[in-house]
Amino acid sequence: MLMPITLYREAPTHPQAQACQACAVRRDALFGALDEQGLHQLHTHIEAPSFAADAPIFGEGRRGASMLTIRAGVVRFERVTAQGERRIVRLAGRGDLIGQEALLGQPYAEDAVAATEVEVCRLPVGLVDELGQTQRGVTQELMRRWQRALAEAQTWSMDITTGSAPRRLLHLLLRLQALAGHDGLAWLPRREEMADMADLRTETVSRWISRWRREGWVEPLPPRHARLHSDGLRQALDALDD
Amino acid sequence: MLMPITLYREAPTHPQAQACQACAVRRDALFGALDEQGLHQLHTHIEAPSFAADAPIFGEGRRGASMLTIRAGVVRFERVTAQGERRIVRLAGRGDLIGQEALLGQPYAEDAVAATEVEVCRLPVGLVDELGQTQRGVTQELMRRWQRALAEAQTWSMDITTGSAPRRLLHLLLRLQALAGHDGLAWLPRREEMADMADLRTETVSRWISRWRREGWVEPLPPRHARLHSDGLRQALDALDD
DNA sequence: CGAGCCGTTGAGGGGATTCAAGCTCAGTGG
DNA sequence: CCACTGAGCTTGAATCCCCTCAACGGCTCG
Repeated sequence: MLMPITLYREAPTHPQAQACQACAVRRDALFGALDEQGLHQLHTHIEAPSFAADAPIFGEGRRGASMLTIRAGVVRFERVTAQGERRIVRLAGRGDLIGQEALLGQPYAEDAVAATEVEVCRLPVGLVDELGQTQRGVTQELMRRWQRALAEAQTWSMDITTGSAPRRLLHLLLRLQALAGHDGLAWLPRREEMADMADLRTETVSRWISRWRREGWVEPLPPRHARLHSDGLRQALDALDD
Repeated sequence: MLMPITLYREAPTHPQAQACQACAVRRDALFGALDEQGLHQLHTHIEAPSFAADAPIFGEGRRGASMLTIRAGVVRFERVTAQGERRIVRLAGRGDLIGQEALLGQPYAEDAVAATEVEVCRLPVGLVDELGQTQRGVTQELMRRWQRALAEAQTWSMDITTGSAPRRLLHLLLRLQALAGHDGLAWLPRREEMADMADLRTETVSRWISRWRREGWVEPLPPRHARLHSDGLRQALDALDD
């Protein structure tokens, strides 16, 4: 379901430029670096599709012609081991740029799946290439995104996949809190999803989440959301002697 | 100990250009994208320092003025948890580009330490910036490096830090084999180092390595090296039912 | 030769997994 | 309206794998 964002239809001249200018995530997104003049180069139509939870956004090994800026929602990157087990290797949220491999003509390195309902902007490779030629800031910003993704991936392997079960899960919850919207309500994945992130079993995840629920640090608010008390969680993290 | 590579001293004109042109890792390295003309822009002196094993190459949080291409050896990236435990989050080898944060004016995201004896080329940020302006391929190659580092980091967290102990260690050994020079002799880290990579204890690492040594898949050749039989290791990996 | 680091091996304990049962809740159809 | 169903979550009991603690041997180096 590809749906141009509303503003596009109403704009009289340089329609996409105005759409992007009015975009809520513009200053967080790749084109935040574009000035007025740069925005006016945006004659190309930019699709703004949305995805239902658990819908695939792009698949590992496929060669794509666009990268995507996340406007809302959370995307999970997953791979499958030789033994058929799923591993979630990273999450991305609002303002993050995903599928950058496309810019290099490389196939996507892993599956990207909508973890929640997700809205994105699809940026054709040709457009980004072109802008990169004229607008110096775009290239710089692109590299900044890559670096952010790299740092995020390394933090993930340091915080979410190592140490004791409670340590991993507390770090995961704090990460989820950081991904929350401005209402402060965090997305709480299924137990199985969290298990595939932290390399644990669903039962183990359930035991710990239940415990923190009893202690008042996690208040599940179905569907799939929760109010997380970061202070308490951080406190629980400090109390661990790993 | 900063030591210009030998060729630099002997070259009559555009000395650095000729040094780089003759460089053994040139086609694997960042400047592999440079053509003859591009190389001749290299008037700047490029340092080619080397580091002893366990010597710090750059430190987390420090703001650097250069990135580095690895000419020989293995570099480990490490961080320390809030509880004071060391975690090794990635390895880099010959041809890899490290410290790219410097190009963005950002502080280094983690400690880079020479795992073996290491030789690098130090590339000043200003030089890379300048080349990026005129030589289109350099920017492209830079982004390719970033993507490679990202893929590597995610593979690391999927292969080396998750699953059972033997699974993690077998993946680690296969990775070490891939980092080996053309003599096929692999660097074999200390047990404690491997433990900090795979999030295990030194005793656990020792037990498994010893076992594979008895089975003939790992032949330690001190100091800190080994002949690894990839086929046998891969076979052992398939035999696991994780 | 003794000190210290590194690697190895054993014995015992603990935390995550495994297996299993029961629960909640939304959706469906009688 | 309510029984039925199935997916997801929770909890318990037993097992297993890795950790912890400990001792010892090989090696390098002062």
